[in-house]
Amino acid sequence: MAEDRRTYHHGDLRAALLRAAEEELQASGVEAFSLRQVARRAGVSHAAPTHHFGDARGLLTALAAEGFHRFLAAQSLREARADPAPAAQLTAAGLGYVDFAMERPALFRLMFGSDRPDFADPVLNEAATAAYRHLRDQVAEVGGDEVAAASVWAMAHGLADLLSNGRLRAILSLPEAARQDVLAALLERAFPGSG
Amino acid sequence: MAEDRRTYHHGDLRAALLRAAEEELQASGVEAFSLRQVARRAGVSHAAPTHHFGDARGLLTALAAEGFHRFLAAQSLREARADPAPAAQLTAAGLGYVDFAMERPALFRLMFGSDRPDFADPVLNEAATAAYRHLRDQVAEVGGDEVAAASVWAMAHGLADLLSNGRLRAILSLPEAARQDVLAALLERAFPGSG
DNA sequence: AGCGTTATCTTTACAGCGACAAGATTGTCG
DNA sequence: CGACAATCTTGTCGCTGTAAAGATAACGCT
Repeated sequence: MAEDRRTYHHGDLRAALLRAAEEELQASGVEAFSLRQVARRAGVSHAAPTHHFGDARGLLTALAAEGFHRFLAAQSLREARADPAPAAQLTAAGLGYVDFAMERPALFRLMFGSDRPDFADPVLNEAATAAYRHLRDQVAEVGGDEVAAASVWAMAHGLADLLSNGRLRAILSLPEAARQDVLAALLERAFPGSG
Repeated sequence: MAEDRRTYHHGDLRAALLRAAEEELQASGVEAFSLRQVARRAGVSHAAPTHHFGDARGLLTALAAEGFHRFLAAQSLREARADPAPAAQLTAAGLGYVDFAMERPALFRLMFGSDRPDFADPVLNEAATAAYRHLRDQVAEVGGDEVAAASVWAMAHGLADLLSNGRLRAILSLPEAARQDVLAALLERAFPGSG
């Protein structure tokens, strides 16, 4: 972790801090996240992050924004492997939503269950909004309005949040293939026109 | 807040601390929750909570357990006012789930989105399990299995979590009556046999 | 009633935290 | 080459949670 460094100036401390911050987040969770620990991980003094991110909130804000990009990437990955039909694409996106939450539970919680990032920050706001736009556009493709988008979002989010917290044992205990099928079926219940 | 007290012994400090802790939770959120602040609120020294709750985690654990009781109460309140048919009762419980999250967002987050309570604690575990049993029994009444329970839970939880975080503007901007109708309709999408 | 024991609460102390200010070092641009 | 700005370090402050030791009150037993 603690990158060795011979020069007084780091060179690319901003990126190194983001990496260290994600490690720290994964290791300690949002609630025990420590800025000084991040600095230690990056092999730098405790006050070094100030110039790059202002304060701890600034760092967590940047991290959350990056999280939303990866969030969309996780959905894209699923979409690329799925049938191009709009409904199948929407299902894929939902599965990507769940993938992300289970693979990066701490980051997911930072993005959806924390007050520490500054969601009014333009960069973070844009990243979060882009994620919502993606969902809304996909729902529109299958003929749904904003309320339909809320339906799909709620189901995907509920599954993701509960699963990443280790609840929903009935689903977690399923073998991998069966789990995918069940998740897809549950997600599709929330689609417009399946009520 | 700071209860006046003439005696050295408080008399009912445990209950007073729980009250103060909930105020503090509501005011500051889980992430900025401070044990010393709770003690100040209760008009007592910062180390007084130790004997009653051990540490901060102990206090938050007790608070979360109490939260699960109120959580069930919020659902019961809705159920009592609803049609006694099993499906209507399940819908009512879902609406109570959402009511609770919106009325007590910080407590909701403590219960479902925090690592600070000790969920292995017998008291908290029993309270949380009771809430799950209630859901599972209601789902059984309408002919659903454990996977169906996961479906209903995920939808209710997704709506509750997103709404309590101020997302889902499409639903939040609806007038009260319309919002209730939409929420009921969305919840029922997740019921067994409506796919 | 009186005395010892225990429960409850306060005081004091310590390490870790985030934020700030001041100083040290380095890169940049005139 | 020299001044300036950017970057990083050191030191300090008030806050936090936890632990230990002391003060006070309630309880139980004789």
